[in-house]
Formats: sequence, C-alpha cells, structure tokens
Amino acid sequence: MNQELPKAYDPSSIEEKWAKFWVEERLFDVATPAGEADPDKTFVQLLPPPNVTGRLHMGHMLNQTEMDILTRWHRMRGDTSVWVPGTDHAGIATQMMVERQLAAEGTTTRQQLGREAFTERVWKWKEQYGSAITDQMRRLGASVDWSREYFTMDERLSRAVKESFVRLYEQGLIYRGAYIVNWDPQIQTAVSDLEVESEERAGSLFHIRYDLADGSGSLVIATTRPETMLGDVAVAVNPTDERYTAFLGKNLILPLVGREIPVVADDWANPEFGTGAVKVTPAHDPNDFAIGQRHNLPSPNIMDERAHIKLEGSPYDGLDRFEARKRIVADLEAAGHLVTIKDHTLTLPVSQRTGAIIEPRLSMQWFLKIQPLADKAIEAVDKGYIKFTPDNYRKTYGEWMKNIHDWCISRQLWWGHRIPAWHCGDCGAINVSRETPTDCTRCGGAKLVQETDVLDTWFSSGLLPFTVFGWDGSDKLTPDLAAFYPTQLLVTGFDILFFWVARMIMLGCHFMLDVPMPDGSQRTLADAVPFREVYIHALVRDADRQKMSKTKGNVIDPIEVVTKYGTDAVRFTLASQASPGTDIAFSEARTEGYRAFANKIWNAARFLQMQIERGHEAGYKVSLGAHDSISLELPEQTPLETRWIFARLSTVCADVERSLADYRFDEAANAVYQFFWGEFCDWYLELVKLRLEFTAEKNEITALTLGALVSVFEAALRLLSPFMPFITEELWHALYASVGNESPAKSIALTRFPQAGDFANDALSVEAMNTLQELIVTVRGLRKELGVPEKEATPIQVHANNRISALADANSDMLARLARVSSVELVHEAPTGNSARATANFDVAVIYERQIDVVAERERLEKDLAKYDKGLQAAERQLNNEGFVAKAPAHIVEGLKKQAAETRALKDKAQAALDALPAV
RNA sequence: GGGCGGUUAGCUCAGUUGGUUAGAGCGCCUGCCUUACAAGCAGGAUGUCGGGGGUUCGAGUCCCUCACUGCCCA
Repeated sequence: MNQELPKAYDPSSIEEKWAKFWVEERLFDVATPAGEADPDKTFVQLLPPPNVTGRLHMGHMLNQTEMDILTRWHRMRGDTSVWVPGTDHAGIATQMMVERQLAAEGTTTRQQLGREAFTERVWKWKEQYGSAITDQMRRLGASVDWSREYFTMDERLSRAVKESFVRLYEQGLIYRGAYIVNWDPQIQTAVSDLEVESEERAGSLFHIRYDLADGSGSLVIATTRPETMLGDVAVAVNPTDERYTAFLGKNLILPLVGREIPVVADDWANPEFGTGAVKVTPAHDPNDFAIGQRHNLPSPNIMDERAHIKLEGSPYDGLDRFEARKRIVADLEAAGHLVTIKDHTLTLPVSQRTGAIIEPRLSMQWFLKIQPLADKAIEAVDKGYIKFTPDNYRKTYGEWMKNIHDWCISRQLWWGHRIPAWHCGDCGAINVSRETPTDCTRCGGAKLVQETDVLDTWFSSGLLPFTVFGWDGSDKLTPDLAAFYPTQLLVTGFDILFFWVARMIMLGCHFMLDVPMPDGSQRTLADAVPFREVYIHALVRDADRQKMSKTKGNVIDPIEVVTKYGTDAVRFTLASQASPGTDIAFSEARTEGYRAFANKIWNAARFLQMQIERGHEAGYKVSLGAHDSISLELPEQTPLETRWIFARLSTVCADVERSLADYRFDEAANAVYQFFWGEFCDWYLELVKLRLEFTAEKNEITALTLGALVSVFEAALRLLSPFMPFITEELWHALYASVGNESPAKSIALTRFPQAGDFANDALSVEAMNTLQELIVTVRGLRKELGVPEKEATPIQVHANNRISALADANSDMLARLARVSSVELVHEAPTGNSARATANFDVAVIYERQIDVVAERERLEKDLAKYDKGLQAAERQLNNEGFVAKAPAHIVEGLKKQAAETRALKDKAQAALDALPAV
C-alpha cells in the first residue's frame, strides 16, 4: 500500500518536485509533425519574450498563467500544443546593466573596453545571469516547449534579422536620413516614439526680448527652453497675427550671440500661446525642424550626444543643457533681455528606459517606411484574419495604424543586431549586403566601414512568429513553418500592442506572403498573418486597485506569494479574476482562499484514500484503468447522488469548455471551484458516507459507489489540472497508487480533458437532488431557528405532491445524515405554526418542543411578508399590463404567472404563521 | 484637445441577443473540534445597479445627458 497523504496540503513539498519532473521528462516538447498538420488540431502560441535582464513580475505571471491554462487545456484535448519560450536581448536594458556593472567595478568603461570587448562582456553576463527569468518560469511549471527555446541574438535568428533588413532595404522600404529623433542623452542613443513617455512637470515660460537689427524696435518671444536659443535660426509669428505684421521680413539680433535671424510667418506660431512669437531651433525641436524645412532654414546642432552645449568659442561650450539654461537666463537678465519668467506646466518627454529627459536631436538614422506595411496590417485585421479579444482593441489598433509614422529602427548601441550596411570611405556610398563586402559597389573602393548602429530590439522580436520556426529569409517553407505558422493565439498585455503586436502583424504580413503554403500554393494575407487571434489581458494591480510601482513600494513579487501560498493558489487567484478587459486587483486574502480550496481538494483525496483502504481491507476492489473514465452507462441500482454528481460533472465540463473558448478564465475557474467544493465536497462526499458500509458480504451499492467516487474525483482532477497543475498532478498519481493501478500516463497533463459527453447526464436525478437539497437546507434553517442542539435528531413532517413526497420518503437516509432528521412523516395538510416553513415545492415542519424566540420569529416573518409583497406587486403590475401580456413571449408570461401564484401561496402561509404567533 | 473604458453588496468583481423578484468570492454576524478538511462545517445579514431624462409591455442591460474616475494618443 502507498504512503498516506500528509494531513494538510503543503505546496512547498510537492511543487518543486513536479516542476523539475516536467522539465526533465521533456513532457511538453513537441516534435515537428511528420505528415501534414491539421490546423484544427494544432495549438501554437509564442510566449511574449521577457527581457533577458528581467525578473518575473505579476504581469508575467498573469500572462503565463493564462497561456498555460490554454496550452494545458488544448494539450489535454489532444491538440498538438506548442508554446514557444524565449528571451529578448533587450538592447538598452542589457547594455545598461553591464555598463553599471563596469561602473561598480570601477576599473574600466565601455568606451575604454571598445566595442568588441564590451559585447564579449555582455555575452558573458548573459551566460551567467540570462536564464534567471526562464528558471523562474520552470519553477512555476509553465508547460512550454523548452526544446524550442530561443534567444533573439542567437546565430540563426540573427541571420534572419540581417536578411529581413537587406530585403526591406532592397525593396526601398528602408532609408537613412537626418531627422529629429528622440535622443536619450544618458545611454546616448535614439529611441522610438513609443519608448518616450510624457510627464507633466512644473517649469517656466521665459519671455525674452529680441531686438530688430535695424534698431527700429524689438519683439518678445516666449520659450520654455532658453538654452536652445544658441541654435536659433529664426523667429516665427502667425501670418494672421496683426501685432507682428510689421516685423515680417525683418531681421533680429540674437541676444548673447549677435547673429542676425529673420522673422518668418508660419501657421505653427500660436497667437494665443505666450507672446505669439516663437524662436525656431530646427536641430532641437521637431516642430521647429518642420518650420525650418518649410522656410529653407539651416539646422545648426548646438549639443553633443550627452546633451552638453557644443559650440566652440562660446562661453557656454561644454555646459550641461540645464546648467547652460541657468547661465543663459542670468546673462539675458544682466543684458536686459529677460522680460519676465512665468510659471508654466510643461509636458516633458522622458525616456522609458532610463528616465532621462529626452533631447530632440537632429541626427542620422535609419528608418522603415511603414505605410506599405501598415496597409496590409490594417487589411488583415479589417478583413477578420486576426481577431482581437476584447474586441475594442481592434479599434485602438486601427487608430494607431492609420496615424502611424515611419519607424526609426537604428540605435546607437553596441548590444544588438548590427546593421548590415557598409559606408565607403572613398565615395561615401552605402553598401547594404548579406555578406561582408570587400569593395564598394559604386566606386569599387575597398575602404568599407560597417555601420556602427544596431537595430531596435523590437525589429527582431517583430519577426519572431516565423523566425522561431526556421525562417531564414529564403522563402523556403520549413517543416516547422508548414506545421505551426500562423500561430493560433497571442496572449499579451496592452502595453506592447504597438511595440510588438502591431509590428509582428506588419512584418508577418510582409514577409510571409512570399512563403508558399504547405500544399505549394501561393499564400494569401489570411495565412500570412502571424496569429489568428490576440487576447489582450489587463493589468495586475494591488489589492487597492493601485498600479504597482517601485516608487510606491507596492510591488508584489510573484515568487514571494507563490512561496507563501503555492503556485496553484496564485494561478487560481489570477485566473478567477481574469475577465477580459478588467484589471485584476490582486489580494493575498483571495489567494489565501484559494489555498484553502487546494487544501479542501487535498483532504477530499485523503478521504478517498481512506475509503479505498477500507474497501481493500474488506475485499472491495476498485480499478482505474484508462484515464478516460467514461461512465455513460450507469447500472440500474446506481443511487441518486451518484447519478446526480455524474450529471453535474458533465454539465460543468461543458461550462468550463465554453468559458475557456471565450477566454473567460474567471467563469471557468469559478465553475470548477463551485463544482469541486460546493457540490462534490459539500454534498457528494457527505452522501457517499451513507453507502460506504464495507460489509463482509459484498454490497453492490457500496462497490458501485466506491468506483463512482474514485472515477468522479479522477475526472474532476483532470478538469482542474490546467488551472492547478501541481496539486492535481500529485493527487492524481496518489490516487492511482491508492487504487493499486499503474497510472496510465506519465502526467495528468498528458491525459484527456474530461468532456461533457463522457458522463451520464440524467436530468431527472438533478431535479430530484435539487429538491432534496432544498428540503435539507430548509430543515437545517428551521432547526437553527428552533434552537435544536446540533447533535439532536428531530422528526419532520412533509407536505408535498406525490413525487416529492415519495422522494423525501425514499431518501430519508440522506435527510438523516445531512439534516439530522430522525423520521419523515408525510402529511396531507400543510403544517403550520412556528416550526413550519413553506417553499414553492413543499411545506415542512420540524417537530421540536421548544418555545421559539417570538420576537425574532415575528421579525423574520414580517421581513418575508414584505419581500413577498414586493414581489407580488411587481408581478401583478406586469400581469395587469395588457401590453406585457400581449407582447411578451409566452414562456415569460407563464413563468411570471406561476411565480406569482407561488409567491401568493407563500405569502398566505407566512401571514398565517404570523397570525398564529403568540402575543408578546 | 482626440479616442476608449469604468461606476452593481463593506472589498474585488460577474451579470450572455433587453425578459420572471440582481449573483459569486472574500469579509462580517451567530452556532458548532459532526473521525477528509478549524486552511473546516452549518446558519444568517447586506444592494433606491453613479444622478437625471428617454425608447419599450418590460431597462443593471439600449439611447441622450450630467457627475466622478481610469487608460491610450497628441
């Protein structure tokens, strides 16, 4: 005999064991299908790759819990289920991490090391620490295919990135040019629009007087950034602004500098803002840059890559931009040019990665011409080739796509995919090439220097849906692509909808159109998409609905909570609240509740183990052969409660299935919870105690019940398994061990997901059980009211129709067990008085000689009466309404009539009971 | 400024195409160590569905409006 389960559920003692087992046994690795894959039986999804520098946070855990539930569910349904994990090289984050490490060591800097040695260092860092986050995933039991794990800088993926760049360039979709970009002066690279956040801060609006060159007067401009005046090339006023008409075409003398600059008319100048006159600094402001273009103005750059003033000979040369501002304002004041300083709230662009204030900077960058790609991406969603859940993200996506800007894909970093372009030292031509070129294609010169920029990290992650399946740019259909592309689903957060989701759609639609279908035919847009569906989940907040943030200090570490309550409980908490579009307020109290749920199941398993043991000793054998315990044919003598539990199991299976198909993790989790605790444990386990008398002479009912008990529990474990993989794995193996059968699979995760059709669904027994449950609950309530001591059994009287009377009579053993009923007397008149209670289905009285609390009873009855009155009035109001009777569907009218009649009867009975109450 | 969402029990949230008298979990109150489980069992209380107006026989659900609130974009 197997060893007994410990008395209380202790997740720490089982989880690591199974997590390790799943990985070591390679249970979730999927080989490429040999023949043609059936798309309807294939479930493929890509894990949104966490940063290699990352640690798991609650958002990851929610994301992965949802993905894991879906993957485990599909796998158990027999689908080829591939969940591909990997990590992102995270250009900026990783480079920063290593630079910080260098700084801490204090011996060298990135610049001193040089590019090659530095990237070596980063690789070393990656080898040492890069698996931290995937190790956390392993611990949490994510059922990913580790054999397919990738890193975005892997040789194979890098080749694909290079190829896609070259092709986009050859297609004329990549260009290089000097534009204003968002410059992060801390890490000293351009970042994309998406990587910039705006923050409101208190600042000042400086009014500065610029004198006319002809000495005929002056004009006052307003600016929030006086230090950029060193790069001013004009002052703009609105052409409609009459205050400045006379100034147009004249020149101003730039204070402190002495340079002459023109006054130009431009619509951008807002007469309402400041003084209506704005300085124009094309190299340091995107709007000014546009003005400069319109008026053919030069764009002198006055800052270096650290955002320090770079103006040889200037007294401000070398100063940090904010220091320069102070000095310039002081000097302006001294020179009498500072008119006033007003308080002003300004919106500052801040780098998402470093927190540094972005410096708009004119610089040479690589761009991806996005419109042609966006057009296809818009079409793919409009035509329904990709479905969003919740649906409103379709609109968000569409809006963004329609207003999309060209994508700045170059980064001035050392860690990343280096752009495959070589500059010719002789003629300046750009050579974009798959292989390192030896001479310039234009002039034949050999002085080729590779571009130093790398590609935006999102460029490579945007290719993942096909690069992970072996796409190398050759348009060859690899076996993995044939079997697994497009993937079925992408589960992710809305924060990377534009960063990643939209880019995968654009790049997928672009490149995959050229890869043929498995049958050799031309691929259409419908099959070029990277995924069929996108499920966008919400944010995990703290228990008070506050966004988690390091500064607020309310960040919940999933690993800590998991250590405290178990992975299953945390997963269940997240799942039970994961309703599409709703943020999750994560509260430990709730997790505690789901640990209690796990404990409940644990103890149910112990109960079963004890019964199986008792059975064994008495010679009752149970067997659990196949894991798909199909119990469609119930023997005739099967007791009511067993018929009922099978029917309920069947219905719940259908409910869970439907909910999961709709991404209603909350509904699915709650259905399993309710079934396991509220029906299986609360009712079925109590009722089977009646049957499990292991007499020496074999009792058919006992044998049958024991078999059913084990079979229902085993199926329920499978139903719960996608949600709580650890405890179900443990108990499932323990159950087979108790029974003495070898388990039919290495893991419960490889068994069949229970289906509604697997179990007999006897509707009549459900109805009968419902009535009995109602009777039991009513009697329990009455007993409490009458003050019957818990342990004392009492007789009851029941008045009901023949069917219900017979039911109560035949199941008096249930009533005895669950409601302490000593005997059931069927009576012809409805019992009245203090110890009676009326329901729509029956009247019941508990026979007990004790004075009740008249005051409390009166209060209760009056409350009931009020409730019945209210209901009755509502019903009558409708029934007396001709329009309602005429127009409402018949079943609604009939239902209401029936209900009204029942309510009237209950009301009369309550009134009678009230009248019968003795005066106080 | 533009767009999207939310407001239902003390808390966190469900509520399917409008249809009978609005639900769950947690918390709360009362009584129980009933040999699977006190991380438990049994019973109980709790809502003018944000305000106002409209459509309809019928509105938590649809429309308008106001208030509060969150997010995204500029």
